[in-house]
Amino acid sequence: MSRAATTSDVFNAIAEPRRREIIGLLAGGQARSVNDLVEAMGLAQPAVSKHLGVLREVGVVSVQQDGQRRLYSLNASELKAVHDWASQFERFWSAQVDRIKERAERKAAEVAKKN
Amino acid sequence: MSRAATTSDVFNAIAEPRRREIIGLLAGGQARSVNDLVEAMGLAQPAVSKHLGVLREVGVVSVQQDGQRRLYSLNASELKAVHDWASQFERFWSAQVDRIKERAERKAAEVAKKN
DNA sequence: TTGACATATTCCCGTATCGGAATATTATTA
DNA sequence: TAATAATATTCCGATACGGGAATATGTCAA
Repeated sequence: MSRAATTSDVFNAIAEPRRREIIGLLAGGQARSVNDLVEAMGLAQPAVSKHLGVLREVGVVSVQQDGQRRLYSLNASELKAVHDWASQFERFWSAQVDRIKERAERKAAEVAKKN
Repeated sequence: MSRAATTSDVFNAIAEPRRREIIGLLAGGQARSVNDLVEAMGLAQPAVSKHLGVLREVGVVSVQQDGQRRLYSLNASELKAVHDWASQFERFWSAQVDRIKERAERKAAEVAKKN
């Protein structure tokens, strides 16, 4: 068996840096034309269109026709799955943060005691 | 240019479902041997070893020798990047949740008014 | 040392990737 | 209708993937 298709799920879709870049560009909330994205990314138009196709297929992005352009906008709710999955591990590093905070407080208390 | 290597960054590493499965199995916090994972996953040993190799390379997992076994444990802090990236879009769906909550409250108020 | 066990590595195959080039499609304007 | 602009699709080459089979490496125990 080979690698899972990029279009199979969100995790595969966002594995590609250029696609994360597109998502970032659309994170402002306003729709952008393909050419707009092409210029912003310095990538050829077909390449951008293909990335948009993948994002469209997994539902991360949606299109809206505007004359002879196509305006793409972010459908961020589709990224919730990724957030939820990652949140599962939040306790690991938040515990670390807590420990650091605790240590800092102890240190501050010691300094206060000295003076 | 070809596809980015799986080992290039965490996003690529977690794109593969089997690797997310491994991460899930190690999320309990205790280290697990390769054979343990092999049995839990129903996948051949070389395949599991290779996935572990990828996760090791990006730092999501670390090894500890234990006799003739190798115990793998999760290094969840490496997943923080994914969480942080996804958090950037949290406002999109939390706004949605707020709207749903608001509507529910309005409805509850109406019902209360009726009775 | 020899044998058994646990794990990693190599090689191979079928498949999918990404980007470039060329072309097709769709929408607008003259 | 013809020409032009915006975008999508197809084909290609180089590359990497994931899994299976076979093999190598490493570790212990007798």
